Amino acid sequence: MLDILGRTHDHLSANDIFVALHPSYPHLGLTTVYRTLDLLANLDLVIRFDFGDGRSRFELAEKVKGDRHHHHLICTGCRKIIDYRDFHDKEMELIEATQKKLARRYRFKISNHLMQFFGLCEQCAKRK
Amino acid sequence: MLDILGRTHDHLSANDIFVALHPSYPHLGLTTVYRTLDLLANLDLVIRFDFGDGRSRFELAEKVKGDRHHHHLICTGCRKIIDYRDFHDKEMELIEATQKKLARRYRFKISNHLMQFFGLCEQCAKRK
DNA sequence: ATATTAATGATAACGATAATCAATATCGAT
DNA sequence: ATCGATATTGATTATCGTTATCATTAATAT
Repeated sequence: MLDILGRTHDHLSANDIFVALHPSYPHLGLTTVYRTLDLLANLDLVIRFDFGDGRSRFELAEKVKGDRHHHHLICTGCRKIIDYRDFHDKEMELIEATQKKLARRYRFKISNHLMQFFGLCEQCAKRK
Repeated sequence: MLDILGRTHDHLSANDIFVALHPSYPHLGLTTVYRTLDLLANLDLVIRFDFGDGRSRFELAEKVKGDRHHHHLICTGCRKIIDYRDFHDKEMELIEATQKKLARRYRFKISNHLMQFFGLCEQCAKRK
């Protein structure tokens, strides 16, 4: 499972992973896929995302993948997702400052953040 | 519906709204609530949020409510949600710059962004 | 007033995820 | 290795939010 998530740049759903695994593991059940994803997500080895299409999507954690931090740009027309890695420095600066202050002010132990931009890609904007 | 969303600071689900409306509109169906929320969301009068608990939550749009821009701090233990309005200036600066550059670079027509922090509130952190 | 169209809501369908539970595998102690 | 206890697996079923269907009702135009 980690292997599959490591090889792709897509944002796979539980079922996608089940399908991808099926040829090599034909007796693996969907239940176990869900269970294992839960487990891996709790261990912070994979990240669960919600892009608003009613199913969870999974990515290998950046540290595991050796990847740079990124966020998502989502086309609400065709559901295409772009990972962007730009503006990293200023962003990280702000996020960390915000995180620290929010943690103090609201006594939260913050483990995670999410930043997404929604809009229409070129083709979808035209089509509208 | 707009009235109900305008009066509360909570983040109501479709069913919450249905229940809130029921005393005054006993023959209003849940289907119509969903339909109307869809409509209002498309008109940008209400915003649909996903806090990761498997149902959509709705807020009256800030312009409609006359509210300041805010983001959400979510306790993954008890699902409590805190609206925070801090760090507005630096954040808006970054978000707008990012938005502009992303729009240009990826030819996106960006309409929206989402920023959330996840963590554990004081009580849930203790309980863990 | 009547015909056409749109809005409503009850019901059923759908789809993602979670719960159940029997079967199987793993592990620890002897 | 053997036996018993415990944990893992996956088939099946249940759950729950949301959407589709469709007959009924309301609104609108002629």
